[in-house]
Amino acid sequence: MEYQLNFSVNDTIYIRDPESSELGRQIVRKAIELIYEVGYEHFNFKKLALEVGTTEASIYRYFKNKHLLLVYILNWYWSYLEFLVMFQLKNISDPQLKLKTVIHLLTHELPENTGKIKYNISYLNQIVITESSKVYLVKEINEINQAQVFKQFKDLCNTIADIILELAPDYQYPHSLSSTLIETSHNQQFFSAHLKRLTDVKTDEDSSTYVTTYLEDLVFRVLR
Amino acid sequence: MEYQLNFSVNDTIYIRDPESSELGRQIVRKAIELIYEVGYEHFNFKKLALEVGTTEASIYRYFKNKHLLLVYILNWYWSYLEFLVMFQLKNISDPQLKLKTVIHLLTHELPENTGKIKYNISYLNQIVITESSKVYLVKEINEINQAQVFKQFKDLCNTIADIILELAPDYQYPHSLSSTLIETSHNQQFFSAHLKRLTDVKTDEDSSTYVTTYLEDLVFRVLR
DNA sequence: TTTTTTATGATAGTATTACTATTATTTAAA
DNA sequence: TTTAAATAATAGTAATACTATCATAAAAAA
Repeated sequence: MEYQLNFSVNDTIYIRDPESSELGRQIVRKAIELIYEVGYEHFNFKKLALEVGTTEASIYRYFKNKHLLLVYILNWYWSYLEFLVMFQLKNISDPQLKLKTVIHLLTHELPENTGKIKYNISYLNQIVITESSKVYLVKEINEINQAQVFKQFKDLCNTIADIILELAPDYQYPHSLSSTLIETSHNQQFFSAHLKRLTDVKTDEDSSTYVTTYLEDLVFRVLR
Repeated sequence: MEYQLNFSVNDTIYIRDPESSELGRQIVRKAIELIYEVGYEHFNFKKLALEVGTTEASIYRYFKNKHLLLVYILNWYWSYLEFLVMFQLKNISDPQLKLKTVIHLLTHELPENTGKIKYNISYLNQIVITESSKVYLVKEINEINQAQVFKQFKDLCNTIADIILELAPDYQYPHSLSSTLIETSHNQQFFSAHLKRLTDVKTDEDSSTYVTTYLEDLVFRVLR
């Protein structure tokens, strides 16, 4: 039995489904490399076309703009992360262990469970840390939210909120704690790598390990 | 006795000190209005010049680019916030009450203590919530950090970390908890206004009040 | 197999953005 | 009252974010 790794991404996000052609897949794959290398602000379709060996016009046939391409990439990531959460949790009954597993996934590079992962997970991880908030911190938030662009993220948030409630059925803020965990996992990873003084990471300490222990400590203090 | 409300902002941030002329002050004042209205991405020096009644070239004599103008605005905000924290805390000895005061400041529009505040505090507040992470989530983070661009933010983070340690001297992550509080205050305010399902805010509940109670609950569970 | 559709490539072009440079004019300081 | 500094006015460049057109290649339908 094989796991379905074509995590569906809402159609309002793309013009032509990039999964439907080799060019489409190359666009997404190279976009991940390029955004990782130059950052979202310096990333554009001209550079991407050069990398892919196609033209700007062809890329515009798949995505309306670079913002929606980033949304597409992040949604793929959130889908895959939720798949991994579901997969790793299915034989765990202890909600405390469930939460630890989730925190580990949130703070480490995602494992490539099968040979089927098309994208560079390590790059994706950095993109999620550095660029993910840029998809929602925009003036057009209400319009793009209506287009169900954040479904994957909300689904993941709900999944984690359910685990929180399993552990602490009376806790009043399961969704806020869940979204706080996700967002804090990103900004603490970013801070402990680039702005160490905003954290308590030791000079030689590994960033992922630090954030894992901080978040575990936080969550279990909150829910004890 | 008067309070010094010219919070100093590092010189590497501007070319000419905007506080040194009426044009400079207008540039900052109108920039705040414009960023509030159109959002950082749609904000540019051409539109700003039109609002101020000057030319693009003149604005470029004050700020190298819009990113550094945003940095300037945010640093003013962080300085003012730290001033308010210090001011409101000076007669409080109970660390628990101190922390509550800080959380209230983080989650509400800042008060205009004196008639001296030059900028629209309500707009500034929204800018901080929506745009502040964009100043550090950039590829150039390490270079701009060396230019001490984040001093004000780090100072505030340290101040809050000290209060955390007063309340819980053995807590291992005072700086991380402090930066988590600041960042979470922004994203939970944003989420409870625009992506409610990522929080547990009630339909008719006030966003600021909700985030205050959530963060107080969180912090005192962590530090009890 | 031929026709038709669809996808891509090649090329060009426009509007906007993010600047830089130059010169004239106004304002303030010496 | 001369000189210096700040600003306005104008122009221009390179890059970005697209849109449009047409030719060609590949795939699907007839």
